[in-house]
Amino acid sequence: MRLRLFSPTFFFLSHLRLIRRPASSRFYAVSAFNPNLSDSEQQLVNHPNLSKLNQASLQRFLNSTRDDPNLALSFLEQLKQHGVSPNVNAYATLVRILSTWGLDRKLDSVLVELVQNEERGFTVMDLIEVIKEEAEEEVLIRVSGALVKAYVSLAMFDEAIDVLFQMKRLNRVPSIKSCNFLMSRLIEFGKTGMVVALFRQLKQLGLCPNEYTYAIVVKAFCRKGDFEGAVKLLLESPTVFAYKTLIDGLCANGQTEQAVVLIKKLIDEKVLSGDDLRFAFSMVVRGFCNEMKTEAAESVILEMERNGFDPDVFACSAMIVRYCKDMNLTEALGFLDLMLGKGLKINCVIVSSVLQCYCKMDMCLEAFEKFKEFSGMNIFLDRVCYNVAFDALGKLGRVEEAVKLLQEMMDKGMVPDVINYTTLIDGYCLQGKVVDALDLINEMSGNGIYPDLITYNVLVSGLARNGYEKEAQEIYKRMKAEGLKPNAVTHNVIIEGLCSARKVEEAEGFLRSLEQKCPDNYASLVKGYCESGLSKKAYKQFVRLERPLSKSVYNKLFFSLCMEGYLDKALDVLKIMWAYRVEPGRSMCGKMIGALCEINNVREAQLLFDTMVERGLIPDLFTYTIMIHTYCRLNELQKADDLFEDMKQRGIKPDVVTYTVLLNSYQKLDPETGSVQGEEQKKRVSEFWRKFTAAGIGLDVVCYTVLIDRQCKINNIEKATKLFDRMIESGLEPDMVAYKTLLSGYFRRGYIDKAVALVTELSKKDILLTGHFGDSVKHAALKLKRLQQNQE
DNA sequence: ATAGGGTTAG
Repeated sequence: MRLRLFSPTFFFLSHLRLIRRPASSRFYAVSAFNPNLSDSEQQLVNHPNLSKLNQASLQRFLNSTRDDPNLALSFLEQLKQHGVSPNVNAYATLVRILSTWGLDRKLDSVLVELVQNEERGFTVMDLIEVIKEEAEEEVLIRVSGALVKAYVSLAMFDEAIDVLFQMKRLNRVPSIKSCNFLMSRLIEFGKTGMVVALFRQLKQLGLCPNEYTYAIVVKAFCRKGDFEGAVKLLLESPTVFAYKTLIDGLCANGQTEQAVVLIKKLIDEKVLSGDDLRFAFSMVVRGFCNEMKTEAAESVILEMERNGFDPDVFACSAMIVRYCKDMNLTEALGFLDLMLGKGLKINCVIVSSVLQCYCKMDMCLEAFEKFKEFSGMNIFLDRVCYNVAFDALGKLGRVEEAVKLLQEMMDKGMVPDVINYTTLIDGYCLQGKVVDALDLINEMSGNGIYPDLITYNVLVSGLARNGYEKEAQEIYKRMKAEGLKPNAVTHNVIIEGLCSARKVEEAEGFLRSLEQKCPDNYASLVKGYCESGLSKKAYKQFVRLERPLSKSVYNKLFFSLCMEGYLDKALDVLKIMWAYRVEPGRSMCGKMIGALCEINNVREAQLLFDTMVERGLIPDLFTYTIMIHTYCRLNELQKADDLFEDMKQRGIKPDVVTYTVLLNSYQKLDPETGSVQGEEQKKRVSEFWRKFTAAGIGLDVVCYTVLIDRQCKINNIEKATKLFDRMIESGLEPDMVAYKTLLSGYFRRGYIDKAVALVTELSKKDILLTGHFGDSVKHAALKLKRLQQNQE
């Protein structure tokens, strides 16, 4: 093949080479014409058998490519493909070419490969030596820096540090940039001690740390928790940059309070202002948020505003994420509005946090609605946001829509990950559509995304819960075959799942078959027994369990026992919890008190109530009201009164129910005579009524009914009628009890025409006269007829 | 600069 030097193609190529090209990925065929080679060499290069190329020719060829780094690279590539290991000189030439062309990224990758290749037949230092002898000073510095970088990116820190010292041996000063890079990565790997040690040796190396160096080392000190060291170092070179790093370090290491003190000082000294100050404030907000000091974070926001800064995206994001984690949706949404009002950009992290908050608060429908709202707001929603939407839809039993949403997500160019698939699989399982769940497993694998431990846990749980025992076992085997190690969750979900599918024996068998059992598995069996309505059996097993136990076991067992009517055992569970210092929580005690009250065991209820108070667990409004109600029912008015005062003193505001319960018992008639009690009672009733109205609580139907009943009983039918009308005027819809109360008042006192009117009114209403309600009205109408007939 | 998603946790 002869060279046609002036052929149009060649001209074009050589012309191109005059232009400094950025590193491109374009592959250059080695067979490109090269004017610097002899014919035989050119042929050698073109010939597939590159191994015949001797080092001298190779070197000559490489030298000839100095104007075309891409050609040099692809030549090297082809050599390697043909099993030829270029020697140190070849590498030196290549590296020099790349370096002078400023192709740093390519240089980096060549060196990474070189460092990884153990068959290279020369040391990395040999390469440095050759470059030192043959290349410009600048190239040497550049290459050594790149070498440090290469080692660092492979986490070979000792080797990287060695390069630095070798440079010193060669009387060269390595670039500060590569040192900074090395130290940054050391921090990422948690090797903060090495950073500090290295920094101390920098001067020995003849290096002059720049402000980045200081910042990095300050960061290292912070990571170590050595804030004193950080401050000491910072004072050597107190730049704003370093201060910002220190503030960041303090905030990221649980020392936000200290950061605040520092910031105040820096404001006074006029070191921090403008954007730097805003940055510092945002850091502090985030710090407090991470430390779960929400109020402190709020006050920093106010402080920011006092300093003339509107809270920015970072501060707002941190607040929203915090509030979402606290499940304080109101405040989270408040900040969201604030951001929207100020035109700050809402990002997908905020969106996913808010959506997730809705889900966690059992408001999946709202979560999905919000998702759609955000979708229409020109905010980029990533797969995390989509995932929360999948989850919400799945929990709403609308997994098909979730799958459609997955398609929408993919249409937008997003690639679903294992979590997306797992969420959808869970959605299918929740609806018992295990076949679809299994299909999805295949589909994801087909897309190169493989189920992980959690995916299998979800699947195996779904299979077990839906009674597919064999299939669950099969998947269990399959995951093990795929090298995934089932964990306690895997076993627990199978045990609990099988139980809730009423396959209790299978669950017991599975537990028995496990080689490695843990106490947790037995706890799951207890929960499983509860699930299948065997709370007595659960209790028996529970007593034998090792402690401590997770709260969920107590919870489940307790509520099952309550539901199945084993109150004594439920109470035992509660007492055991206390004995093991597991906080039963307000709702649990409340439930127990409610259950005891229901069977009129107010003594035991009171004991529990007192224990709650003793343990600092203040009973809620409901519990107080239940207790008061019970005392009223049992005619222990003094006790009811005492509790009423007690709750008010604790700042728990009685509601309309509490007042009604008490009012009802205050105005009770004399149980002996069935008539109105004395003046004293009248006084007490009106006194109580005064308190009631003073509390500014709106009356409800039940309360009106109680009042109407009272008026009927004391023969004040006019007032009863007025109350009834007022109830309707105030927008309340009387229920069956209200009608019945007034009607029976009319009957008893012989107000037949009023009764007729009321029944007529009632019949005009489009209320279906069925069930209890209908019966009683029909009963009233019949009675009415009879009465009218009698009168005639 | 930064934060967020999937299995038991009722």
